[in-house]
Amino acid sequence: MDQVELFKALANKTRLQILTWLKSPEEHFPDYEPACGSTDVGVCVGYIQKKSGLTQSTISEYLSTLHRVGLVSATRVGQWTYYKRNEETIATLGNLIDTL
Amino acid sequence: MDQVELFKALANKTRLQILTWLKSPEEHFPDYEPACGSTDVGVCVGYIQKKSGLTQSTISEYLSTLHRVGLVSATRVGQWTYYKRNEETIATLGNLIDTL
DNA sequence: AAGATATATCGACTTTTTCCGATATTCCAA
DNA sequence: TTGGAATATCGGAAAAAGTCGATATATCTT
Repeated sequence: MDQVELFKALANKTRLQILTWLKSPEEHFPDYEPACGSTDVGVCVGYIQKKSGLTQSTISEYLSTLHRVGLVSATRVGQWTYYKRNEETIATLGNLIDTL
Repeated sequence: MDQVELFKALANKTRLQILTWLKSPEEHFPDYEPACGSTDVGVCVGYIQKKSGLTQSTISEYLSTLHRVGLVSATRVGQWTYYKRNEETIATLGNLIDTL
């Protein structure tokens, strides 16, 4: 786990927001439901994109960034990709801070 | 405390190194001593610069960045500026991660 | 007061990041 | 199997960050 890359991924307002949104999807995504909202695999790109106000390509890239450093997991189901927080990495990040 | 700015400051290899160097100055700065090394105000810019291998201006700016976000404290004594970890902010950062 | 030393700031250039629109890919449904 | 929907990828323009050398500022010494 590259510390610098991890911090870079977190050094962006929108990416940070996505991470907090994913903490309680029911709260942050109005029409979150088991269709594109699914049960527990996460939230699909479109929902996140709409909420962010940025373009589809930008959000897709941001999610890919978060995924690359392991902050979220990605699950493809049909035409949707569900993104979900990876609590394990986030916890590890906490420890990392301590070793800072 | 701006989260994004904090993460930006940490999203750089050299700045991260500086932070860890300052954790145990005696260990990381060979000729650390109460002259420019002082007792407990921190380590002067020159020492950090030499160890980093980057130019004086770059390191001065990096330290200023770390100081701006509160990760280090700066104490001017004579012609030297001593930089020291600000453990308080670093601890707060740990909590911040938890609220992520 | 003048020169030397430590640090800060400025201007420039290069690299990286941010974000976009357009296009490609994948999968579903009719 | 063709069209539509969701996502990914590509290419680019603009902004920000990295990094330097040169210069400015502050302080110490003589």
